[in-house]
Amino acid sequence: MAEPMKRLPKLPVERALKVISGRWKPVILYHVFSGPKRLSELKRMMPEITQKVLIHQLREMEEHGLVRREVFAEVPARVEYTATKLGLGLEPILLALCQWGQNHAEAQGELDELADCIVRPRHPEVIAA
Amino acid sequence: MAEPMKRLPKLPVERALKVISGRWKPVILYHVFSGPKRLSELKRMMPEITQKVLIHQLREMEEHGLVRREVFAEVPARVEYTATKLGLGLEPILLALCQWGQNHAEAQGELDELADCIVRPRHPEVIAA
DNA sequence: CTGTATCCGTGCCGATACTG
DNA sequence: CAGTATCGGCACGGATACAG
Repeated sequence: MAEPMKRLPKLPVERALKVISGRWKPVILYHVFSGPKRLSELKRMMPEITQKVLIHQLREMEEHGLVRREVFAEVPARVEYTATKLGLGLEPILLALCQWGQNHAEAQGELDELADCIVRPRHPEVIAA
Repeated sequence: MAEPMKRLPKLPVERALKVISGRWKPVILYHVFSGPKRLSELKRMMPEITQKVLIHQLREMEEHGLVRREVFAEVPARVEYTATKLGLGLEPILLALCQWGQNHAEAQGELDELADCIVRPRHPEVIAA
């Protein structure tokens, strides 16, 4: 029973934020940007996420046109999630957010040890040119 | 009793998102970007928001270093909220989000009448150059 | 492997009333 | 004018068990 399709906010900024904020969406997007991924792959890439939640986030992103879900008639069946054009348009923005986040962590979180995580550039690089 | 100071996420993207997502934060930022604002001014600019919530959001943004709160010893006392350098660094990003949001609305929300709202450019302008 | 169904804690945020 | 206190709804997301 498909839910009533929650309306997105009218204001563009809020709309965009609504669409990309979800506990795991940025990370999922990050992985999907590098090519089509199977559910099990994504699950393996994010050990901490629950399958239910992973699927739920994927469903929302699909509904919002960020990713495309494709089922291949094989045995056993294979399902791939791919970033759409619209979704790819978020890549530079997410990168910018990432850089700002690092910047912010250095400025604010004094001794805030940054996570040794994937979703950030190797070398900080100068942000404010 | 100051709350335990919730730790921000370790991943830069999530950190950034956490900091800017809040029902009214983008709008507040938008207004504050155009210069220092008093509480009552902000309240007037956003009739829909509750005072309690407005203050709460401002408090968080202050704690996260996005805005600075200044009290002037006058009679009656005056309080101004100003965007910090860190906060100003978000302006281009929010603009990008806004543009992406419009783009998204056109692509997705077919007949989604865009709000006749402040937080978006007058003329769409070409996004994908 | 890919999904669904259920239960439930927690945080956000709105409404309302009150204070210096 | 600027701010606090309290209450309550509701969406989000985590745990777990089950199914095609």
